[in-house]
Amino acid sequence: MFVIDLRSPDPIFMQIVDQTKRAISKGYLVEGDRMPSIRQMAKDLAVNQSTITRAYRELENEGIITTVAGRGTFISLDQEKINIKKEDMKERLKAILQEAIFYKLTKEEIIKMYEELEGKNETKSQ
Amino acid sequence: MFVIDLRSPDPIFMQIVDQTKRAISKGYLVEGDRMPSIRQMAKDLAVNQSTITRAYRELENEGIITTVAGRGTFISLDQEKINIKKEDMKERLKAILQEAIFYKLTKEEIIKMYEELEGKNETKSQ
Amino acid sequence: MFVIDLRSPDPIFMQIVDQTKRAISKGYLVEGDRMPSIRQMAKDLAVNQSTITRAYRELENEGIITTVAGRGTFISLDQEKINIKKEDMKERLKAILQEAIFYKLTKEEIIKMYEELEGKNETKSQ
Amino acid sequence: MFVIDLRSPDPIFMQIVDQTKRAISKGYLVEGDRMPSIRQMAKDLAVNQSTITRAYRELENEGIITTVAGRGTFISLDQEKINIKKEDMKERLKAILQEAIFYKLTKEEIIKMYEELEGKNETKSQ
DNA sequence: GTGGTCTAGACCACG
DNA sequence: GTGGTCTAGACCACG
Repeated sequence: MFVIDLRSPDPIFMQIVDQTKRAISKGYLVEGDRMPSIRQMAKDLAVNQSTITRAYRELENEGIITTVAGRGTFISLDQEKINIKKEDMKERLKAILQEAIFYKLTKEEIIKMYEELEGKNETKSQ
Repeated sequence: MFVIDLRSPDPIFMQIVDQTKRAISKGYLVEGDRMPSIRQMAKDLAVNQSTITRAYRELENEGIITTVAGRGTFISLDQEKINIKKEDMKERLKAILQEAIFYKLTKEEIIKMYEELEGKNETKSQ
Repeated sequence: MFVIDLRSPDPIFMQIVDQTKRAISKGYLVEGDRMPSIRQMAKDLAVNQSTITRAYRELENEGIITTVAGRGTFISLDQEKINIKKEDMKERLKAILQEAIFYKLTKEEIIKMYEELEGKNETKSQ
Repeated sequence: MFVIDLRSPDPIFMQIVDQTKRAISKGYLVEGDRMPSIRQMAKDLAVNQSTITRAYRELENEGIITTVAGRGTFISLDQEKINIKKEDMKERLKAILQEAIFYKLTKEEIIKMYEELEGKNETKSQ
């Protein structure tokens, strides 16, 4: 389910965060689902355990998971925290839309990109 | 014309790059215009000369300016280089649109953001 | 593998760039190979780290390496970027051939030089 | 006869040197011909007098002109000095041929470039 | 240990 | 006054 790209400029922990969000968008992961243990995921992805710890800490801060000591880590969406991060994302989106305008990318092209990404996420709407 | 935010997570040199692109989008800077000298901008923004040098070098690499040693730095758009960076930007845009979908930001909201940013750039089309 | 000449009119960072290209021509470095770390090369060549950083950034801009923060720097050829630089090189070659004609250097002499340089690179074709 | 490009990365004085050599290759200028006065050329090209002075000093060092005080500046080829510079040029040619090999420019392409440049110089062989 | 950013300051070439 | 190169050194993020 998770695939990391070591050559990517994005830090590994952030790739895990983003893929978790994507899995939720797609409906692959839903509220209450159990995440793999840190140890397990570190083994599966062949990365350092502290990297997974960092990713889970970030997901917890962003209000996407909660960790119950001795029980494990679960998808649990905290709408308040999520809304804070949503504002964050909007700022970053604005910055890149500004760039998109410089590069003369049209509204239509952006919409098409959005719909294609959404299409890939279709499973969630069924 | 250029304003930097030291508290921003974006590196200073990149803020200058982005603001230069924005100034071009807005029509404030056009092909052939002279950029402030490195020393002048360093003084105005109260940052180190090498930081401005880094920004100008990046702008040159991206095909937006050319610099002539001893004479100054000028807006000069190299479409081939710009197209390479456009592809880069599209990748980054895709990643953030993916995130936007997670945060349930609608197409309409994105279009509105685009148009507002474009609106700010209206001066160029008059 | 890398040797710099402090008395050369060519900047140090450019000597590193040229020697990297030469190592690739020779087959000493191939796609995917890891470059020495910035700190290591700085130590080996007894030059400042920022000089190596500058060289690596140039190589990245020219589409010859990619650098992954925290992981290292790797040979990775980006043909599109390389082609842009190839055009650049052809312009510089034309300028010097023009000079060569002034100095009455013959086609035969130039071919001989080419073949000798190519010969030094023979290892790659075996 | 002389045209300078202010946007060129090549220093102006060097453009004048190179164009003088080219004019000789072409047969436009021959031994004994009088060069324009420094003052005149500065006026014609709309550049600083000291820039022309620098160009003429370089041409004199390279054994291509001699200045006779109060008389003017004349084409006068000093073969010994020219041969020294020829070695210099050969070194620079080697460096760029090395690069050409990296960019997979073939012998045939180089010869073609040489012949085209020579063709433009045809007047000299008549 | 890896690369990224930035400062402060020096010296050079061109015009 | 313009940009180009380089050093010495600091602090940061990722793993």
